[in-house]
Amino acid sequence: MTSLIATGRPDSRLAALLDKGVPSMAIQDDKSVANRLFFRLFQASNILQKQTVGQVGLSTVQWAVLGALSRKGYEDGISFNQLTEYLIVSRQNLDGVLKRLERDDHVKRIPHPDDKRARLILLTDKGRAFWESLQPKIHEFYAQGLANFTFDETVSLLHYLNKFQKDLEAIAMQEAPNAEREES
Amino acid sequence: MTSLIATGRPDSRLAALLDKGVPSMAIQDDKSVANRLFFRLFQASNILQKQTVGQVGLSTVQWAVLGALSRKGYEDGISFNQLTEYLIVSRQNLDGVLKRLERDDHVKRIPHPDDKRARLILLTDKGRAFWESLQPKIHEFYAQGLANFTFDETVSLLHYLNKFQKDLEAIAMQEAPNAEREES
DNA sequence: AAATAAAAGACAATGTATTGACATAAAATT
DNA sequence: AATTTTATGTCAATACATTGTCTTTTATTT
Repeated sequence: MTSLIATGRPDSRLAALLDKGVPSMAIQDDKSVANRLFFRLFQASNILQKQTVGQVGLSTVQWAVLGALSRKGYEDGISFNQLTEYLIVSRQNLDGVLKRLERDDHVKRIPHPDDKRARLILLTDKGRAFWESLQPKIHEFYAQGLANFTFDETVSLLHYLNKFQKDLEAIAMQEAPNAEREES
Repeated sequence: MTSLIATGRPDSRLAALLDKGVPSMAIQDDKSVANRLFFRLFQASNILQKQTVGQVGLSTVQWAVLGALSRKGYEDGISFNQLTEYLIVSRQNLDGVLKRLERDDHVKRIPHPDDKRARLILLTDKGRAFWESLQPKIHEFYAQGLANFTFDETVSLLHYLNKFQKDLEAIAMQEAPNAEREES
């Protein structure tokens, strides 16, 4: 019931699959390819988490937070809210991560000068030095993770991921419309 | 010190970047592209988590577990250990996830007939029915997430992710060799 | 056969991620 | 100006993920 083998698609697509090295037994239809793609992203993310901890010594969130704060132009901090949007993590999640980074004296939160509700997050001197000290490990990690990628292939993968992310992000927008009408 | 602008690379690579729609200001060197790729994977994974919960009503792990158990040929179960390897999650993590799925009566663990240490994991009838009932939502989710992808583009992204995962997985192998010599 | 080592998986502690709830401050409405 | 609504960040409860530890069983070595 759930496996439709033949869907009357032209052979060119099959040929493309075979060109890419996909085992012919695995080829069924669009749904199968989509399922494989989503599952592969799930697996790849799991490996990325494990290897980042193993090779760099940070969780992926911490790596992302420190990387975001160390960017040029953010020496005076970035607002908590902007940071959640940049990293695509919930406020509540970021709060916990920052708590632990503050405990280790790697980041600090200060009141926002223009908005008494808001906070600015920035690296401490210790945090900046720590981040700098990790750079060799991190670049070595990048290099190993892309060992068999040409420059052009890396750019292509990045391009597709950008595109995929945009599509994924757009989904939830559709069910917002009914948030407007409560009563007449 | 951390930003090397010119690296003497031929123009063809720059052209390739511009072809892909990468803003020219962002182009620096291989390290920058690698950093962007890893960060994009981090972001994409975060979005995938959120959207899976929102659209399907399951966490990504639960989606992956139920999907794995519902595969044809696994009606009689899969060993706990095989399942951790397939999903690329730790034994300890899977244990907790299975506990909650057992609590909801979606999966069960039974003793392995050939190995008294091991367990077989399988769907309950309720779990299988539940999974089947989710299929429309899931396929709709796949379709929306790949709304702007042609079939060939989807296959290309899948191909690159496969390749990237393989590179990432290979990293830790290098530091294993010293596990053999304790004493003479 | 006895001792040792290794594999399987369960438990505990901590970090990461989600939702729900709350207090405060800013913006919008009246 | 006073009220209502919205935005920002924090706290609490639960789920997910990692490392370390332990018990039981199997495999290996002697």
